Amino acid sequence: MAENTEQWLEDMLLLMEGNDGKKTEKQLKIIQAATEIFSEKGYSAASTSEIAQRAGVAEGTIFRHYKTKRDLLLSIVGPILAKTVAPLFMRDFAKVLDQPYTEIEDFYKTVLRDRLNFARKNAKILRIVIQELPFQPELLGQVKVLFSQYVFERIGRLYAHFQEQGQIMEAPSFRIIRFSVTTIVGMVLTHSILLPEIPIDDEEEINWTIDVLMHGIAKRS
Amino acid sequence: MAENTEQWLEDMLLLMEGNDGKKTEKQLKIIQAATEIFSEKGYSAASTSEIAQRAGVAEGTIFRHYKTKRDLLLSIVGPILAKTVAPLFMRDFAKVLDQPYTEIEDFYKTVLRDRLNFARKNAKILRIVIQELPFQPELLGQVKVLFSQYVFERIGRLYAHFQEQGQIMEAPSFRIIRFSVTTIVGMVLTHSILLPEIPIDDEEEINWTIDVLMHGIAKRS
Amino acid sequence: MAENTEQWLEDMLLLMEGNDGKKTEKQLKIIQAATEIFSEKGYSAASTSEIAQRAGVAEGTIFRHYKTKRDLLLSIVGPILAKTVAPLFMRDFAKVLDQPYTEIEDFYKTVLRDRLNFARKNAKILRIVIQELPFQPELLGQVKVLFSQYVFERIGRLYAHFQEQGQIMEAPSFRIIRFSVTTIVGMVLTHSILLPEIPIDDEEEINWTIDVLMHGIAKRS
Amino acid sequence: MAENTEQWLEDMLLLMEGNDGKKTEKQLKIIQAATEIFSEKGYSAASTSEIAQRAGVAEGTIFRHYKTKRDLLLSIVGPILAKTVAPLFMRDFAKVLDQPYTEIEDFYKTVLRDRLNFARKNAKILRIVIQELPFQPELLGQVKVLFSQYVFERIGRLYAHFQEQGQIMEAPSFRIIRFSVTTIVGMVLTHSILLPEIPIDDEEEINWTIDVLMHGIAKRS
DNA sequence: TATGAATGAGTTTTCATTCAT
DNA sequence: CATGAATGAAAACTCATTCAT
Repeated sequence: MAENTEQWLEDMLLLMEGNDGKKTEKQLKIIQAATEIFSEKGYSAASTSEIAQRAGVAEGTIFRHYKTKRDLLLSIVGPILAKTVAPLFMRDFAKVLDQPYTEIEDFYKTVLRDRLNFARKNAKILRIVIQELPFQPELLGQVKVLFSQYVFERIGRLYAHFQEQGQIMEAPSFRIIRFSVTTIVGMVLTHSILLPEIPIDDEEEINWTIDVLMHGIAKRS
Repeated sequence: MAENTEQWLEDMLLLMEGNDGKKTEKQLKIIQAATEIFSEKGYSAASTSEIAQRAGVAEGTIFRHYKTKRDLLLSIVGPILAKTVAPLFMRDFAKVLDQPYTEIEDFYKTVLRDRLNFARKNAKILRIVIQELPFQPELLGQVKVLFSQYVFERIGRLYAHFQEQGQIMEAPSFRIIRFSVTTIVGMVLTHSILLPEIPIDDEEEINWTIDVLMHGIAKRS
Repeated sequence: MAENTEQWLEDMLLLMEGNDGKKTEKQLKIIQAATEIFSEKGYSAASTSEIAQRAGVAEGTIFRHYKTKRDLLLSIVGPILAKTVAPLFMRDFAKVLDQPYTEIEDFYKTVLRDRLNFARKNAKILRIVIQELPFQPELLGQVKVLFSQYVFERIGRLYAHFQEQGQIMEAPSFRIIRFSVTTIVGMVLTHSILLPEIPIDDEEEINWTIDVLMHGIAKRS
Repeated sequence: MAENTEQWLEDMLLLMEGNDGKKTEKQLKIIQAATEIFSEKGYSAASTSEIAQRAGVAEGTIFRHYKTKRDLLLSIVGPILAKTVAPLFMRDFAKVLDQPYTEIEDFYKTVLRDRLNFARKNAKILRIVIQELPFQPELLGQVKVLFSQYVFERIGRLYAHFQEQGQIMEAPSFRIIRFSVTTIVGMVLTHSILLPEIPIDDEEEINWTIDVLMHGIAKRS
């Protein structure tokens, strides 16, 4: 199954990232300008001419590289989707299952730290994703499949494992997953997109968040 | 201060809801059609001609009632903002401060139940709000003020109260608020907008969520 | 011929002024508002809704009194055309022909004084006429006929008379008329519409203008 | 001061004419069509779609070259304003001050001839200018400044010069200027815009007009 | 490959006019 | 008579996309 997953990951990366390596300088400028403008005004309200202007290229140049405006959006949004989900399929992830309870905390702290940095580094693109996902049914479909099929399943097994060990409370795994994801996503979005200007001590905040999360779902004595 | 707050609430309701009662039949149809289409394709991608068509009125009729397309958006989104925040200013809210710890749980369950129903009833408008808020700086500003000035302050005082009583853990109130809001908002959005199709037993889910939330932030023995 | 002219004048007045007496208060307000707005922004750029607003009546009310926006224009512009030309047909005018040279000057001073006051009193309407005449072929036609047939002919006979008497220079009457009209119209427009803010001593200015005009076209010794 | 004036002229020409040389074929067609239609029905009543149609281009093409309909108007009207006033700043003009009285007549005949030809060649644009000037406050402001500051001052000095020499009558220079300008403008407009269909012998008409003008304002013996 | 002028369908908005109340 | 909501045709303007250079 590992191979299977890796294969899928490979495919996904290839498909979603597109020809990631062969980007000319102009293409990069276009992507950069489009990312900025899409995140500032939203996909629909952004005009290709403004993008061309900010990128310093002719309007026609955009359409030489991206057949349509929508293609341009996908070429920005696609890779991020892959990169967002990819870590969950890393081999290391699998190993966690065999670790004692305390290491779970460390693992989640690592994940949270990693996702927080990732979200900050890609704040603009994330905004685009959040804004446009609801209106791009295909993408949305992919994402839903991705999550329900892989993320949920994986985390589900993780929690089942710990429930068996009596380390976390008994509850339908869906609830626990929802709560955990909500907590982590809520923390990441708050400090990357909603209120990035609030200064925090990352380590402290991460530790506290995971600590509270773990206490919440801990086995009740 | 209660009067003061009530006054503010009154003002807000009057200002944001507009003349809510004097809506003609055509106006209602327009609002309804616009709400649907805005939530389906986003504000920018929605065309007034499509709205007119679905509302069964002439395009000119829209502009007789709403000077611009943006006015139409605001007349949909404005009232919801008021209604979203209003409950937090209800008199009952104040009383909670005097209650013993256990009643806090009940209160929060009530809030969560209420907000969940509200979100489900207004799912389409909520989607519009979430999508458009980032691109409507004025609205965003209002909302930020609203939250930082009223919501945060209120909840902050609430938690300070319980921290003094030794019922919840010591921590900067911002963190506790973030965690609580994240938990409640996450639960509401999950079951109203993200995955409304998943069937849940509301009472059970609410109870569980608040229970876990409370355990997470409880005073550590 | 006098009767003939008087008849024509009568007709013209009736036709152009419309039912001048039966104006309701609302009609007056409409005319007033329309006059202001037409003269401020031009006929085409003025909107009936703005007129209704400034007149303090409902939009529909305008169209109850004037079938179309154009009718409204004509009901403003028509009367002025009549009043502009009418004086030229007054009986007094005829008498001038029999007067000695010096009285001609007095007569022209009277005309100039009268037209100047008239233009000042009706500056707004005059502006409308000047602006719209070129685009209203029918009106323009009427006016051209009016002038070529009556004004020119009358003044032509006047000058012929004085040329015979050797009081003014020999020249095609068209030239003399053009020069005289140009001088008088130029003076009137300058001080009523173009530069009304410049303060002048009317009598002095009128005397000087006619004096110079007469010297210019006087019989060369 | 000559340099100063020349400088100003240079600036004015550059500013008002815009990049006159770099006009594509389509731009020329657009300008041509717009000029015709503006002069036929007035700026406000002219529609961009009709202009596009007559120019044989797509409507969008107009807006690629001129950001707004108003820009199109200004790009037609601006240059003419410059060209109308420019001649008055020519070096030759200055020399006239040193010439004997008779040459003044020649000079004015030259000016009148030149302006008459210019007006005929640009009759359509002139019509537009006359019609729209009152509704374009900025343009109107520029023109007023232009005239009061440059034209009036120049001609004023000219007449002061001849008054000192005892060649023309004593009178406030404003009056003499008003009369002269009125005479020349009246003659030009009559034969270029008002009644262009009337055939005249230009030289004869010009000579006669200047002759009469000069006699009118000559020193009274 | 890059350009940018040209396109035309589509957008938001205006407006003279009608008509039920 | 007066109103003002409703209309729909037309207005100014935008924009993704194409294509000759």
